[in-house]
Amino acid sequence: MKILIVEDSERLRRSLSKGFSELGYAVDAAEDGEIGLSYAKNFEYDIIILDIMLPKLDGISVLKELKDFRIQSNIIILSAKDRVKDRVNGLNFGADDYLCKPFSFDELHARVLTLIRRANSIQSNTIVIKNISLDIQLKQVIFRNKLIRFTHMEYSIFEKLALNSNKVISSTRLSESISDSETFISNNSIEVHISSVRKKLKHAGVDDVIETKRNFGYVIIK
Amino acid sequence: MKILIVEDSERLRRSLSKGFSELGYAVDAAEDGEIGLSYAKNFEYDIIILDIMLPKLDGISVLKELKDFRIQSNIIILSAKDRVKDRVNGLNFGADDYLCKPFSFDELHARVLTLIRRANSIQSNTIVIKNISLDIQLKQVIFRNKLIRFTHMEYSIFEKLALNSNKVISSTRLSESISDSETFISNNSIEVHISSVRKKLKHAGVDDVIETKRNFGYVIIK
DNA sequence: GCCCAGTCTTAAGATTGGCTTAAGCTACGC
DNA sequence: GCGTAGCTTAAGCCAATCTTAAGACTGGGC
Repeated sequence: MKILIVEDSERLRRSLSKGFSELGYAVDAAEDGEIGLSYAKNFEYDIIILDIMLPKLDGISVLKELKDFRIQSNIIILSAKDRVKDRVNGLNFGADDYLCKPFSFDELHARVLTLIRRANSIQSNTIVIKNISLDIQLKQVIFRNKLIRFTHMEYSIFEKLALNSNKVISSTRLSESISDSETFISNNSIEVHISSVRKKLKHAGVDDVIETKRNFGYVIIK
Repeated sequence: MKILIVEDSERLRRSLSKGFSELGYAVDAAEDGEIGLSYAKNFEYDIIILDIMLPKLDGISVLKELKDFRIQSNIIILSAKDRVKDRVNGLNFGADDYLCKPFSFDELHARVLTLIRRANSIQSNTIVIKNISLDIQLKQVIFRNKLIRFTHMEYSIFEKLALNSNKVISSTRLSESISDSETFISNNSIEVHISSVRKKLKHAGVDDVIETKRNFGYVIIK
């Protein structure tokens, strides 16, 4: 699950990055509108958190461009408390949610989760695939009442495939979706993680969950 | 399903080629207008993605020639954002769709799918032939709620025949439509794949889907 | 600072699966 | 019946993928 934070206040940017990283999200952060826009265009984010007041290119302009570009990501607008106009603007231009500063991290996280649920058409924070249940909030995978201890990367890979069941995801897309844009993850590395996920699933008692589509990628058939 | 990409930027050309290949399309790519034109004239593409700004022979000229030549392929024009004139020109000269750079891959893919649906006169991404349903987006074949596991070549052959039901397709055309122009696939090889497709269909419970027209090719009678 | 545990990456060798080839078989059309 | 086109099976090849293990890295605890 990948988030882009576009926010000029270094303090806030850092604290949001840290917060979401610790929760297990892959996070990129940009300090102005231009950089933010180029990130958004070149990578795929589940959520974009976009401040309105930004140097170089303001939030509303970024939002417009993103919409022209038909970006898939859900967008949450941040703005100073009293600027009602921003709110109206933001939502008019296609933002998916809106939050006034100051806000609590938990509040933001709750909204992020809501949007993620909506984007993936799921009702609760838990999805079930082949009797394996996966909690996208707790980032936990449970099978037959037993927790499967995935590492962070293993979990992220499994989550991506689970949320996109029946769709083949290439190693490249997998690695992009689980890492920030600074980090390069080799195909080989993905293979090793996949191998490890399979081993843990098998050990827990489920086999043949993740299928390999030679030359294309991996898929979980629901 | 076969796509020709005519685009001079190596970066974009590569990334589009890779993207569509990973989705299971047969892809050819050309770096200038002349090469693009000669590919387009010598092979049969479902979709041609054509940049406007090209060395040697610009996109609009290529487009005109293709139309003079009465190419069947659907053509998507790519152009820099502000050049409204291009758009008008492109559509006037018979392009089927138009996309401004920069664009997201998903957006392009969506348009490709739309054109493919239109070209084959189908309403959704799923077509049904003799109770077998075929999803051209997911590249999956389902019969009686069960997924039939075709390899990539098997799927491509079946898809080609299904989209051209009641039309006899020769082995040669089959092999051309499932491979890029670098790759040669022998008749014998096609026969083996056909055999395998039939076997899998039979195993799933449908018989006599693909008929052989001796000396001419194969056909699925709807 | 240093160690330890847990995690991630790299690399090498083993394995697999898909594609092609080839050979023998079938059956169609004359 | 004969000849040829097409079918089927099996073997072999090769690249993609898997597995394992070793080494690098990281963060926490002392």
